Amino acid sequence: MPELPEVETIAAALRAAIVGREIAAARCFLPKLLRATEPRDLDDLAGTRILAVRRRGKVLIIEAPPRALLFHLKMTGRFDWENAGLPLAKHTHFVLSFAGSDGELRFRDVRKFGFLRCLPCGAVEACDEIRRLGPEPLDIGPEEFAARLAARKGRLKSVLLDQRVLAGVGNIYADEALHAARLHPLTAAGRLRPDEWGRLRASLRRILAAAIAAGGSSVRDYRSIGGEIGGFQTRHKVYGREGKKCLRCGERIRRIVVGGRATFYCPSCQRKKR
DNA sequence: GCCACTGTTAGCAT
DNA sequence: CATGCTAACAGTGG
Repeated sequence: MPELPEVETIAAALRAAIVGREIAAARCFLPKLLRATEPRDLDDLAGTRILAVRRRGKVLIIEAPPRALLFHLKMTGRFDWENAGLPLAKHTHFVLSFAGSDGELRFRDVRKFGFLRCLPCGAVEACDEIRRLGPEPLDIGPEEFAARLAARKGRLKSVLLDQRVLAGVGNIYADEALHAARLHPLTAAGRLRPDEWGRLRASLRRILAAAIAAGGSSVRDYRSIGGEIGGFQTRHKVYGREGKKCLRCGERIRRIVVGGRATFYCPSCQRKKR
């Protein structure tokens, strides 16, 4: 599932593959995938050159001035760099081909929850998908981190998953960060002490950075470009480890549901605050 | 075969 | 407003 480290990994791979190339054509086979974008808007991309590929939260941004392409992979979206002569894999919904290149970029999404949007480069920061995102967890300072999260009423797990509070944290890294910081997922966000906010921020940063360095976590569907799997799934301490021993204290990892999401934690290391 | 489960976000309900 | 629940969809595993 692409969260921040996975989207960052994909952005890096994409950067190497397409920056500097001139777009020959952009074709979409599933109009439902297009958000605030008319199929004919894609015609404007032909003849433009890829200037940059970047990430904001879990959103991937491809800049080809004067237009930009935004992608959200949701759970099962993925990219492949394929020879243009090969048949399209099942569930391929979008293709970007390039001038003077046998390779093309293909987007597929089994569950069709993902979306893409084509808009002017200058409108990216102000568009709905980007504007309502909170700060990047790797950029935010300690004071703002504590202030933003403490202002929330809900449970720590739900607060970490709220993209308006922090951008890019998903189910896996929320659980891993809470375990590293020894905080119970159901703890009310308003009840943490300053040192606990410090622990949580430090844990989250360390885990996200390590996951990026490892190329993300391939738990189920996530692959980087060309099917490459990540390496961080072998270092998960709680996610997906229900019933197994906590690697810190030996207690059995528990699975509960928080806000409709599977949540893994160690009942011994992560005590609930009243 | 059937059903529960998977994870993200929009949209609706509370 | 804030917080919580669920539909959107398709495939996998029990």
